[in-house]
Amino acid sequence: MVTPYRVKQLQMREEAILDVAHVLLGKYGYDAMTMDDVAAEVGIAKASLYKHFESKEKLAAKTMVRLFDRTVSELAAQKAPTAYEKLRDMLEWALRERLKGGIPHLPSTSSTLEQSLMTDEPYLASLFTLNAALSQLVDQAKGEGAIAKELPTDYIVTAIYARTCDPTLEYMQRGKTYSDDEIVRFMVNGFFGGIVRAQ
Amino acid sequence: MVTPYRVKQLQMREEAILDVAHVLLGKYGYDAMTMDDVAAEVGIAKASLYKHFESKEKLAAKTMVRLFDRTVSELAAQKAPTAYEKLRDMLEWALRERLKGGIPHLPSTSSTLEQSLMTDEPYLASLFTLNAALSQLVDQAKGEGAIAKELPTDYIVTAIYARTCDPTLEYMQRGKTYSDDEIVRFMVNGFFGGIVRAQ
DNA sequence: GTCTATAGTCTGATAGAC
DNA sequence: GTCTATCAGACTATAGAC
Repeated sequence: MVTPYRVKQLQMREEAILDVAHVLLGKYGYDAMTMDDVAAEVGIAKASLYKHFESKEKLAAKTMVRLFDRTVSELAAQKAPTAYEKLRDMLEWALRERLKGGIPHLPSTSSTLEQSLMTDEPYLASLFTLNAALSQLVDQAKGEGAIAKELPTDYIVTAIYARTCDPTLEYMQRGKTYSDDEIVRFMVNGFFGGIVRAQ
Repeated sequence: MVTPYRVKQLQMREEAILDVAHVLLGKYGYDAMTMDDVAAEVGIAKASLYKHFESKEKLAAKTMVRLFDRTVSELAAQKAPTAYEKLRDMLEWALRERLKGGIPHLPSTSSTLEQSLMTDEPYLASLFTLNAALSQLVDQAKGEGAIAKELPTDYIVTAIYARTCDPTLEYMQRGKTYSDDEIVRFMVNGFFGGIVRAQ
């Protein structure tokens, strides 16, 4: 018989580590985040950190996997009637997560991380699942006549990911001129409707 | 009488350093670019590098200043009749520069760099000039009725900058599925017209 | 060549589960 | 009381600014 207490403790600690990594990656980015930071913030020794994740890269990869899995769940939970509205709601959700300090969906801030992710199986699998779900929604929205067929689906999917690491978000937030709601509105409307004419 | 030869040599070397920094910053980003890389690529000793630029941050700042100044010149040279078309042409130019390996207009890939730039006077001055020119064009385009008045000018200006560091560009380019012309078209049309309906 | 930062390792002490 | 996980922190190795 196993001791579920120990196991549960370990799981909780792993969650805590991932929570901290999520915040710190969002705040500082991969390169500027140190493993000492993470350990200190969680309140554990660095050696314990390495009991859970064999490297900084694996920790970041796992954090991304959790984000992708959450995003897939979020997509599945969408109640909007059309694919177009689901996409809008999904982007709005992602932007609000980002405003709260979450990590972007693309590891665009670090080419070193990006390279190591490209060989991380769980990461690729999770990304693939999310990609499939998003591509399907975009194609559906095209079928509804809501989205321009001239733009390829893979371009649109990539562009949606890219919105979550769009520095416009931080610049607007830093400016303190606009509320979070306004920022999200500008970005969602700007992305779907463009900047030409009235919305 | 001064010795113009020596001076000219120095200026040429400084230009060469900035050219190399421009390419390497575009290729690897600030954090991943090393001063050893730069010195090696220019073909000079690292110590010589520090004769021209007292720090990596100053080198990056000067590279950005040169980019901003070039962008202002590019704006001034625009022949298009309307402000709206000038903005489109300017974005297209910036994206093509980026595709050729140039640096983005926002230092969004490195928060450490960003912080040091915020205290760099020449950088701020150059940025301010470019900002003023772009803001004026955007307001003009709003006056022409070409751009949605619902979106604040500072949001649009920031969003234009952000297009030049949009990772969508690299992802599309890496995919090899589309030509540079197609990628630029997707991004310019996507930005101005949005992704809704036909272009 | 020097110095700092940081990923990753190792050790001896300690606390708590059983 | 024993044992195992965890702790604090010293330590190594390396990279890179200067």
